[in-house]
Amino acid sequence: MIISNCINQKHYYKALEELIKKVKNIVTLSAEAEAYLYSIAQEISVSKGSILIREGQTVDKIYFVTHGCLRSYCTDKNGKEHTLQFAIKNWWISDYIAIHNDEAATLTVECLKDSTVIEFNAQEINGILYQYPEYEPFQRFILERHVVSLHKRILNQLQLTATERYDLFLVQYPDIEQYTRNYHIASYLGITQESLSRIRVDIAKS
Amino acid sequence: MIISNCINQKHYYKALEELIKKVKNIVTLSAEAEAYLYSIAQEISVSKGSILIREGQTVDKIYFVTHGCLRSYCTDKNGKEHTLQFAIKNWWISDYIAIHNDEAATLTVECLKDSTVIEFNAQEINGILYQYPEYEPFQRFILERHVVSLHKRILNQLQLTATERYDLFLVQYPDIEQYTRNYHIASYLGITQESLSRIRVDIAKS
DNA sequence: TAGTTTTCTTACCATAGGTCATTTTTTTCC
DNA sequence: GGAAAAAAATGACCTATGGTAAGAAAACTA
Repeated sequence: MIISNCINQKHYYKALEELIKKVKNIVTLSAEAEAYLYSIAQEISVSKGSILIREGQTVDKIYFVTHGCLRSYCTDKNGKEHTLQFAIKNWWISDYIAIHNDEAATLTVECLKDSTVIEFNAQEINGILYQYPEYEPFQRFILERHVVSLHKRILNQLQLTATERYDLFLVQYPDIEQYTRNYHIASYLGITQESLSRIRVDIAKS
Repeated sequence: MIISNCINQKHYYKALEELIKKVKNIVTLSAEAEAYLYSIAQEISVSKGSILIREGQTVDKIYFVTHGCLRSYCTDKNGKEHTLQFAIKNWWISDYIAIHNDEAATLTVECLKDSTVIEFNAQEINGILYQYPEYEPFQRFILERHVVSLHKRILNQLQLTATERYDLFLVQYPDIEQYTRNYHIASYLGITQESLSRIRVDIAKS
């Protein structure tokens, strides 16, 4: 494993090192497995507005956000966007529907502010799972956590009003409003940006 | 492994055998791992109306439905129920939020028609993953599929009208209306039973 | 099978949130 | 720094869905 002196590379090394530390909190990693992880990971600086995954195209990348903020969304038949996920530091993001079903992307993954992500190839992630099964429990942990957060999101959507969902959103993503447009948040909450604007007025009043 | 002559047990053996066949479609299972699976699985006949997991109580069971229909739901502060999941043949159901976070159940799992399920203890499932890591890819497959179905559900909730969601529901669960009350379906779709009733009238008209 | 309970339907009115058009504010970028 | 573009706020009006209540139908259960 060669660590160059280039600043970008150093940064990469550090971000990935942190991720590997997280992996090691969950599983015991052999030196080979760790080296493999280093070999397949690639740090990327992504500037605001970049599209990492585009609807309709082939997907084979999974991103781990080390800094910044991305979001995934789909576009409906009327051209309206619906945000599935915001990914901030330490979150994974991709189009899992497309990857799991081996289909073209139905989601777009967009960068909301200049960010740094670690890019993995989905097949290479499968490769580590295949070659170094000791990695499996980490992947399982990530997936379980993801399922739990999706369950909570669905339950919130079913039982809370738009205002309650927004309040909760602010708690869950305290700093995100700096990076997002109102319509990003509205489309995550399942309301229009006009409604969100009115909700904010009501909150300010009280 | 002893197979008794008791009808119930025979039935159990067959249902579990089918599940193990599914496992083997994904992973190669050693004889020991298979035996362990047999040893921790327990077939249960559940009659309509039974509660398998109750809100507020400790959860350590995960159920695989081999026949029948269950649902999981939470109850909000106004006493209104919100259905998180219907589980029909070949689906897993539990309170994953509680299990993952090691908390008391926030969900109730209820049996909607006389059913047969294979009951697993969450710790014993962890046991098989720990002792027989060859089982991991199966668990991962289940989790990935679950994530994908939750992503789709959220996107549907964000972009479809109540009528469209109901139409889709009928496609996804074609026979379920035999087992469920209208308010079960309504609370899954995020509408009131009265609204669902009106939607059905509209559909019948057209 | 009759009686009881639960569920479903329907009519009426209420309301959260949507739509559209316009103005104001903020951001972008030369 | 200032013009142009994008986003946010606002207001008037609209619609999908909710709430309530009562009667009809269906499902239990004794």
